[in-house]
Amino acid sequence: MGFTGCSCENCHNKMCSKRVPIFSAFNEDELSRVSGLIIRRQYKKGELIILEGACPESLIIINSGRVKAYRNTIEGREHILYIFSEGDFFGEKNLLLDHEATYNAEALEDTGICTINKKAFQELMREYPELSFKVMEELCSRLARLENTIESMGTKNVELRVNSVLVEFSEKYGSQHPRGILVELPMSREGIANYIGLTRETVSRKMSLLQEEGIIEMVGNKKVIILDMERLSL
Amino acid sequence: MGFTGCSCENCHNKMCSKRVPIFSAFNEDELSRVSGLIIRRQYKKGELIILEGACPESLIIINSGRVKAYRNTIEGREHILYIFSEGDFFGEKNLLLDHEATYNAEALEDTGICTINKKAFQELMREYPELSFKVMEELCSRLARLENTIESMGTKNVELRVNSVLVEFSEKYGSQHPRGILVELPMSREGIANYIGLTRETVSRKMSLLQEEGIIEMVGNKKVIILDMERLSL
DNA sequence: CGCGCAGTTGATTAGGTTCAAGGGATGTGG
DNA sequence: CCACATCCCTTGAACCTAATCAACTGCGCG
Repeated sequence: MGFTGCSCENCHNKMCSKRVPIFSAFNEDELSRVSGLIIRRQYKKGELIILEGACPESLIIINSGRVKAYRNTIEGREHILYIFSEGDFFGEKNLLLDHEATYNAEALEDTGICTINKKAFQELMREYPELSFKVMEELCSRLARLENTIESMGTKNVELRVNSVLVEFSEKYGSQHPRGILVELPMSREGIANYIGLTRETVSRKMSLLQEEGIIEMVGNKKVIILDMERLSL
Repeated sequence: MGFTGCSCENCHNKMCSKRVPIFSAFNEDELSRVSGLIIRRQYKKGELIILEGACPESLIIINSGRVKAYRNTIEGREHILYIFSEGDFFGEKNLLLDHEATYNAEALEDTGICTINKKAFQELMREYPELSFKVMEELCSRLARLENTIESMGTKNVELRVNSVLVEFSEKYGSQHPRGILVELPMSREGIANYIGLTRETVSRKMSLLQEEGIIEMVGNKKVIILDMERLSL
């Protein structure tokens, strides 16, 4: 089911908290305590974890798998805001205030999550300021990413947007390859289009162009080799 | 100089921290302590407070005035990310990690700020978890706003973008008026255009259209009366 | 009162969307 | 292991709309 290591419940929980950056400063004892607060849940590919407008009572941390956070626009398209993967958390809007969820969260593949009741998590943050700091760091880095996204969406230059999304994916899903960096695309052309606010046709065309220019090479539909990172991130 | 109340240094500082939402849970004694950590500074309209790429050592809180946070795009345009006003803070990227500032901050009018050394602020957050919580709340609400912005920028419908920016301004800078809501626009057409990723001409045209349709009425160049909020936020 | 800058308006152009059709990849069943 | 079906991706052509370029207007300031 995507889990590594031994199979006892206890271990699972510990591993969950151990893999999570926000708990990285915790020692074994503290982690055990956290484990006690966690409820685990399993979702199948395509299942909805949070529905926009709901008021979940818990912070959700991804144990394994990948989740897309998106909204449906008035035009009926789906706009993807985040792709979360192992170790990421979401539902932060509800952490302190009782806000409604501002996006849908759907499992992109079979996904295991840990939930922590928000009151309990607040208590933890009160006790361990380092935990608050980690959460803040993550929030700030999300802000930074959204700021970048907004800048590139404000940009008229569409090529630039496609390029930057490829660079972004290469940082998150890339691995070394003799001819460059092999990137496992986390979504389809349509997904990418919805992520950067274009249509799938345009994404397709721009990527074909990049291939013609020898900057990337497509490997099937789900992979891309970035041959010339220089020119891509320029 | 834009300050209200008595003129002794002490009072000023207290007022500064009192007006600031993140310190709203502090009592008089705690506020005095905060005041001791604050260094005040004054900027003239048009002056740069933070330069993108700099590493300011402090959190900056606005005491009076307004500040625009923006980046220069590759195309040479200026993209506005935030308009901060009294009580807002910025420089949060540097609060925990030593990140560079990701945007320029420029005073839109004569502006008074308070700066708190980041180490000292961290110490405060460690001692008063409530302070961390307030900061997190603010970060989350910024995330929410950016998510909205991204959604509306992903939208092809340009009218919608102009409409939502007017609604946003009405919430922040609007006041009652016999015929609707009077909004003091915080920036020029060009500013608005740079805020929502359009050109000034397009903003102009769309606003003229809205006026023709009887949804808004322009009062000079810096004010707008929203006559029909229904149709605007639809 | 007149100057200058911001805003408006018009004509043209460019580029992405849309609609439509063809091509590959992936996966299933025989 | 191959054939087939489906889904996604790609490519082409026409259209539409915002950007651009350019001229004009008028508000706001000295």
